[in-house]
Amino acid sequence: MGVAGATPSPELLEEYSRFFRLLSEPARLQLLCLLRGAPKDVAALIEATGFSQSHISRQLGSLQRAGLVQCTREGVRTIWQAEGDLVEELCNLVQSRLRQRLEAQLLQLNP
Amino acid sequence: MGVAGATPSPELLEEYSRFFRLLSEPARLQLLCLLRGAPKDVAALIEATGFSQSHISRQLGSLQRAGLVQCTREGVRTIWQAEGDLVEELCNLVQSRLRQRLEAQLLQLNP
DNA sequence: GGGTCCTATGACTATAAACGCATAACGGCG
DNA sequence: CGCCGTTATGCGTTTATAGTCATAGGACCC
Repeated sequence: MGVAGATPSPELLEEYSRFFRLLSEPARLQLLCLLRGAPKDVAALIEATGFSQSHISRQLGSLQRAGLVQCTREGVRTIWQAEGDLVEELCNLVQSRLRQRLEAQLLQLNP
Repeated sequence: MGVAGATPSPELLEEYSRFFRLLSEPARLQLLCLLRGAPKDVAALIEATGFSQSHISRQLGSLQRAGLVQCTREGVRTIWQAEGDLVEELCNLVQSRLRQRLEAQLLQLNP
């Protein structure tokens, strides 16, 4: 079996958890979903989410440092877009798990 | 293109983020990794992690409610084990992303 | 029943981070 | 240069939760 069951190093665990923490906030996840597909400027994100400008700016900064979004300056505006589809894949995996669990609970109730 | 680019509902975003929040703590991630493969009792988890018994019990409770671990009573002891390999898949995806980013940064430095 | 071991939980503190307000920094334009 | 529109950031408040200690709840054995 080799080292297949080995526990990752504390540093790697830290990296993983830092990444997952980015996705652990509905606000950031919403921003990622909004930027998936069509790029948007900050005004559109404020309009769509209702969050303050400062909050959105901060969250986009975090996501950018993690390489999940990128921005291009367009005049005085900053246009943001999601980079890659890792988050979508992760969400799809989680969604299938959630569905699976709900179906199991449903079967628990039916005769 | 249909609704492929639609933003998930707030409720679904909440569910996603709740799930990712479980993985956003090194302690819980470590427990999951330790329980991946061989089941263990709480004493072994205390020994391996250095956390207090109460903390481990709480975290295992959270993971159990999410269906990520399950337990079987063995006399007075409780034996825990990871359920499914969703977390492993998620970590593998994230790991490949981390590696990819580091390689890109490396190329940035080389001539 | 009492004693002992193992686990779950209430109470508490400490810390991290979400979120907004005010403002600084910066680019464009007259 | 001064003015204005857009984004970044210092600061304060508030909330969530990690982590511990003490203790309650249970299972086993006498």
